Order: sequence, then structure tokens, then C-alpha cells
Amino acid sequence: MNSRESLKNFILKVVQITPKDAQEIADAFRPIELEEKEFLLQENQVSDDYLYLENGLMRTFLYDLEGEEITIDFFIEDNIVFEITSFFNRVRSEANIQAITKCTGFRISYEELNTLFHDKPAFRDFGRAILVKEFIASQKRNYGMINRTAKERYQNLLMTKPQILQHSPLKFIASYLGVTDSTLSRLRKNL
Amino acid sequence: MNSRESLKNFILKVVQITPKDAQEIADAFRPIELEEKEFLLQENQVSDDYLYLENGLMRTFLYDLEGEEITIDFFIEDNIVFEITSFFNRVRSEANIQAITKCTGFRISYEELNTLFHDKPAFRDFGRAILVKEFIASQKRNYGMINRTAKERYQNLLMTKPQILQHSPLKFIASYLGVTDSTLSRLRKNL
DNA sequence: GAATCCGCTTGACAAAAGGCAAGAAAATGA
DNA sequence: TCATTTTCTTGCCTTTTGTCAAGCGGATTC
Repeated sequence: MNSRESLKNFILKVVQITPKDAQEIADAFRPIELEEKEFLLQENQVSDDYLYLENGLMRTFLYDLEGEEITIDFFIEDNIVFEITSFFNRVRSEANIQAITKCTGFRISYEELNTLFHDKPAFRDFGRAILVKEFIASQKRNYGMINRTAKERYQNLLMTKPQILQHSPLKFIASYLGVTDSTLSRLRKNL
Repeated sequence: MNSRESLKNFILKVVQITPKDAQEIADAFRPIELEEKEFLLQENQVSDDYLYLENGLMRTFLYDLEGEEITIDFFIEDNIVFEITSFFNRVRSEANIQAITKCTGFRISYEELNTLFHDKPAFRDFGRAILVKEFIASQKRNYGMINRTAKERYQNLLMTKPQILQHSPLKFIASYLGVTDSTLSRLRKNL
């Protein structure tokens, strides 16, 4: 079995496209591996990775005014991972992207992405669909954060991304949920 | 002065493009007016409006599990307004978009947008830039909501969209900030 | 002009979440 | 293995926010 099968299937899930085109797009990606705690992107770099995460768990985080790490989002397998602002606008990133566990996947650069956009019109639809998908996820998260208690937010996270519980330290989850370590620890107790 | 001057300038701000192209794109949009409280989109409709808001204030909202209106976002003048999910994925909208004040602007349909994407490659970049811009705004909002108190969130909203204070009833703002009317009323008092 | 409705404010109390510090448990490393 | 560091839990008390109910003033309506 072709090692890019997972990526090909992901593409076919996202846009209507011929399997041949999907395969050719997938073939343009190159394998990448990240060790636990390795960075895909560090702040002040210009991101040049558009990554399909085949296996593993990642997070994106930044530092707040007090210098504390704030986890902004978790990425689980079978998703596209990249820092939209830095990647598309070619500006220095304010955020970091880090592997929580060992990760494997396939990546292309900004230049390669644009070449693909040009050569494969269907890939443009893919790119747009990913943007729309991520945007919707962000909006849903907004909504979920505002109108729920910390306990409900925690339960919701466990429903949607149960992998996190196994592999992520409590403090990443706490800052993602916008509560202190203590509060999250107490929430866990009442389950 | 051409009545679409504002839209043309908006396009020129967003992407590098010739003024001639920007003008031709702007000319493809058609004027639209909305009275106070009129809806641009109601839930269960498939959105067909990609709107440049030239003047006025709008909001998008939905109903929570208790049937209460939750304001998801405010739109101020000189911005693109549309419901991404419904518009791009051609599915029924869960959200409503409503004019808070009288609004004027220019709109195109989904079909017209795709024709423009085809005829004017530079407009594709515009479309993508708008998506990226909105996505970033959504992420920023996420971040701002999580790690700030209600008071800080309120102050931040007033800094970024002061128009809202003048025209929006308190309850819209309260649900946007994720607090009760009472709490927002008390916050206001302490300023 | 009295009755009604709506938007907003306020008070009294309850619940949710945070701050801080101490300590237990787990991971790391020599 | 033992020592050290990091991660997580817990207790005590404070702050923030919510709930519920009452009240106020302006607009609308009959």
C-alpha cells in the first residue's frame, strides 16, 4: 500500500476530484517526521509548512503578557496543520507549533502549494475548503467557549479529541480551556 | 464620484491589483440597502449574498439550547459580510445576519462570485485574503475571550468597534461577550 | 393620560473560578 | 537507587459572574 494513501483519502473526503488527481496531488507532498516536543514552527519564523498530519498529536501555542504559554489549539491525526497568517501572508509567526507526541505526515512548501494551485485547479477548491473548514471550527470553538462552563468545555474537548487526554499534560489543556491548572484538576475530580 | 469608490478602495487595500481590475470587479457588485432590523440571511436559508458593507452596523446571531439569541459577531462598515459555511458549502444556514442600523453596500451572488473568480484571477487572491483575514480575526477573538475577564473583553470590544456602543442594545453586546445583561450593566457602571 | 411594554439598572444572595501555598505523585536524571 | 524537578492535587479564602426579582424611565398604544 502506498504510504500516501491516507493523504489521498483525506483529499477525496474534502473535495470532489478524480482519484488520479488526488494521487498526483498527494505525490507532491513529502514525508516528514517530528519527535516528541520538536517544533514544526517557532515564533518569528516565516512558516513554510503546509502539513498533513497522518499520525500523532500537535499543538499551537503562544506567550501571553505574563510570559505564560497559552495553548491555542490541538491538532489530531488526519488533519491539515499550518499557521495560516504566517504561511499565507509570508509574515513572521507569533505562534509556535509543536509535536506533543511523535508525529508523521506529509508536507509541502508555500511555493509548492502555489505551483499545485496553478497546475491542479481542483486543488484550489481543496485549499479553500480547508480554509472554510478551519474557519468554521474556529467559530464553533468561539461559541462553545463563551456559553459554557469550564466543566462543559472540558467534557466537549474530551468528546471531540479524546486523544488529548492520554498524551497532553494538564497545563496545556488548562490554558486551552482558559482555566488554571488548579481549576481543571478540580473539574476532573468531579467526574 | 463613482458610488463604488469605497469598494474599489477596499479591494485595493486587500490585494495587489491594478485599479482597472479593481474597478471592474467592483462594477460586478450590485447596490443593496437594508432597513434597521431587516435580515440579510435567516436560518434555514442557503446564503447567496457576498456583501461589502459600505455603511451601517450588522450582527450575526443564532439561538442557543434555551432558545436565547446569541450574538456571534458584529460587522462594521468597510468589511465583507457573509455566512461562510452556508455561502461556500451551499447548505442551510444555522445563523441569522441582521442589520442593526440602516445599511448600504454592494453584493454579489455565489454564481457571480465564481464567474469573477474565473474571469479575474486576481479576485481569487482577494477571496482567499478575505477568508484568511476573517479566520485570523476569529482566532484573535478566541484568544481574547479565553484569557480575559468580562470587563477586559468589553473594553477591548469598545476599542475595536466603538460604533457598537452607540447603536447596539446592551443585550446583543452581553450575549456576544458571554455574560448576562446584569453583569454587563454592572461592568459599565464601573468605568 | 393611563396602561403596557421594553431596555436597562440594582440589590441580595449563590455559584463558579481564581490565587496562593503546601504537599503528594510521577517523571527524570545522575 | 536516590535525589531532583516537574506535574498534579488540595485546602482556604477572595474575586468574578450568575440568578432572581424588583424597580425605573422612556416609548408606544389604545
